[in-house]
Amino acid sequence: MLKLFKNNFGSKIGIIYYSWIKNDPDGPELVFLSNSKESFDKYHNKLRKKYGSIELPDKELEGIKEAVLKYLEGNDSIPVIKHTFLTGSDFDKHIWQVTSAIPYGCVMTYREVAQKAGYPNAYRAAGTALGKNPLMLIIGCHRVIKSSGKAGFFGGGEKIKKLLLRMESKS
DNA sequence: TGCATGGCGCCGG
DNA sequence: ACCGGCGCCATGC
Repeated sequence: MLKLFKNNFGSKIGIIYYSWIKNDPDGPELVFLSNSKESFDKYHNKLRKKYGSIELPDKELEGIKEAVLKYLEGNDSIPVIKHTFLTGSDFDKHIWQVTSAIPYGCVMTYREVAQKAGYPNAYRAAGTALGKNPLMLIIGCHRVIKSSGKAGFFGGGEKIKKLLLRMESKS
């Protein structure tokens, strides 16, 4: 049995749904965040399978709403928020880590991300791994684009990806 | 355990 | 600008 907490709040890119875990004595850690209710449900169903069952009562994680809303105002990256990965292979985590290191306002291609993670030919798999990114905005997969210069897919919607890139490039 | 399938890509024709 | 083949890793059966 895994015990998490969940909550949500409105933003200009839709309702943001998130969950977190209270990992004493290390303190609270963010587990999932997305503007898609569908991905939220999918993810927690996966956890349900993996852990047998989960508890998911409503409870706010202090500071997260402010951090995300401030980011969406522009001019500022989201401060590092403590998080933990309850899903994902080692490969996935490598890709997520490289992606989370892309600075505000910068972009990398899927190929570059794969390269930097140590898998120079796994650009296709890198895309798949980013598709499973549990922490939208915090792991900036919107900053990963195709070599052709096109935005590529985005779990939160391709329009949102473009909006975020535009917003970041203006500061 | 092993094989088939699929996914937010890349390149060449 | 579009398409098919390729390639890699993870997942499911």
